[in-house]
Amino acid sequence: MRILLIEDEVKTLQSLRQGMEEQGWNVNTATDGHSGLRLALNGDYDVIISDVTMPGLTGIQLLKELRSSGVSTPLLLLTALSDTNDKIEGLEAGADDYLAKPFDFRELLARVKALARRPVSTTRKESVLRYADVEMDLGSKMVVRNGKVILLTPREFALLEFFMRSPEIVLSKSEIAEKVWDVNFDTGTNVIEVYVNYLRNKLDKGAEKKLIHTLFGQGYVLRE
Amino acid sequence: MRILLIEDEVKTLQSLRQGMEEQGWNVNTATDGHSGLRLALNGDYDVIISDVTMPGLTGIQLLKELRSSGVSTPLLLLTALSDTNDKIEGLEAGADDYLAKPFDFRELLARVKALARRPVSTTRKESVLRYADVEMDLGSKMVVRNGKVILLTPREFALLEFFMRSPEIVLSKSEIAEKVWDVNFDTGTNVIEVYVNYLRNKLDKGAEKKLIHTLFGQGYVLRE
DNA sequence: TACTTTTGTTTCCTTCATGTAACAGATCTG
DNA sequence: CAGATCTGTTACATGAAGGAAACAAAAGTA
Repeated sequence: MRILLIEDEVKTLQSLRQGMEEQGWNVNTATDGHSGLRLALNGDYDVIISDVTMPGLTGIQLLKELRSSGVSTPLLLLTALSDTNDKIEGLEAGADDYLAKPFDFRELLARVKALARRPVSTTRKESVLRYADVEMDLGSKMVVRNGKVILLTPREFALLEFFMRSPEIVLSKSEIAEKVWDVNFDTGTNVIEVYVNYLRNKLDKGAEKKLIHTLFGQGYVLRE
Repeated sequence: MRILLIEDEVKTLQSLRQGMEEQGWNVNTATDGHSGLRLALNGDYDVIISDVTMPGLTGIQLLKELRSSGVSTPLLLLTALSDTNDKIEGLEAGADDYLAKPFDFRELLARVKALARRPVSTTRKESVLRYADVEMDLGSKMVVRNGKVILLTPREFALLEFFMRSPEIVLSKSEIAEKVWDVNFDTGTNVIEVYVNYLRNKLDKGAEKKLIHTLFGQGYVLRE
């Protein structure tokens, strides 16, 4: 579990960090809003815990910044008991949860766990590519053409994905080599031809319309 | 907005009802757990607000009953300030929020609004996961398939939980390592294979339909 | 402490994906 | 058309990935 903890009061910060590390969690910290925001934007956290009142950038501003940057990591706000207005504002800004100080540490743990438990499907963006009568589900790795399920190996899948993301565009072999094989194309191999062949066998064989076409000397296209 | 308010102390009940009706909300009430549960099961509410300590059926028991009946209406628990244990138990049983008495009425309004606003997927902090003929109770750590109780070790349970939260999505080993083992996948181990094997022995062995499938080179899926 | 359960490693074996090579066939150029 | 180049197809070696079992270590319990 990766946690980002943003809290300006160093003593509190340290004790929270320690407690969470004893849980085996991986904790990053920041002591002001700006550096917290920077970490939150770059890091890949399961949960962000942030104080509301901080110098520079409040927890609520930070939250708004994050959401408008498209980061949807669950965020738990820590507020001083008296700040009812803060709580209200925080919830309305889209905080996932908050906790009033002083709080019981076990309670913090329980809430963080609850936030982290949210399903992958809601955090992962919907991912189905479609072209012609081909459907490609990036989550379940399923490819369906004409009602039939087609099983692809990882490499075949990556190759088809590249085609599906650029349909009707001619893809040169060096582009394919770079995107799918992650290498600079060296002429000493014919892997691409071989894998295009594999794909054709699984995707186009027996179909009335071929989808993968060769452009001699130029590359391949996915096109009806 | 349709609200169900369950609270045994009549004075509190009346003042809360009045305040919410002034907001233009439609409020139903119950003064004990059993009648509250009956209303909750039948009515179609946006938010349920329930006291924890009540004669007959406590708020937490009510919550568990509701969730195991498949009702996922957001529920806000009202607890006495001191009952930290209640809070934790409540959250783990799938409460969506709680508020310690005495509270500021404006805060209650804000929280109720926040709950009503949440997308369905995030309010379902359900304590029972279901997929195919498998039922997984996160509270009692019980797994039932096809009427048979399956006992899992903590690690096996965590692994299955991860699968159950993302059914029909291919989970790579690095994702599994991160969520279930909380480590960055180092290739020097095959714990994941081993535990998948354990799970299969307990879950799929002797079942006519296997649920855990291997996608060679890609990961595992929970799928019928 | 001794015992049990849970967890993780090691080892061996099997299966499958990958890339190479060889060759056949297609396409282009002059 | 002829030669050169590019592409398609197949077979195969290799090694990576996965499965199963036994073993060792760690944690929990009486």
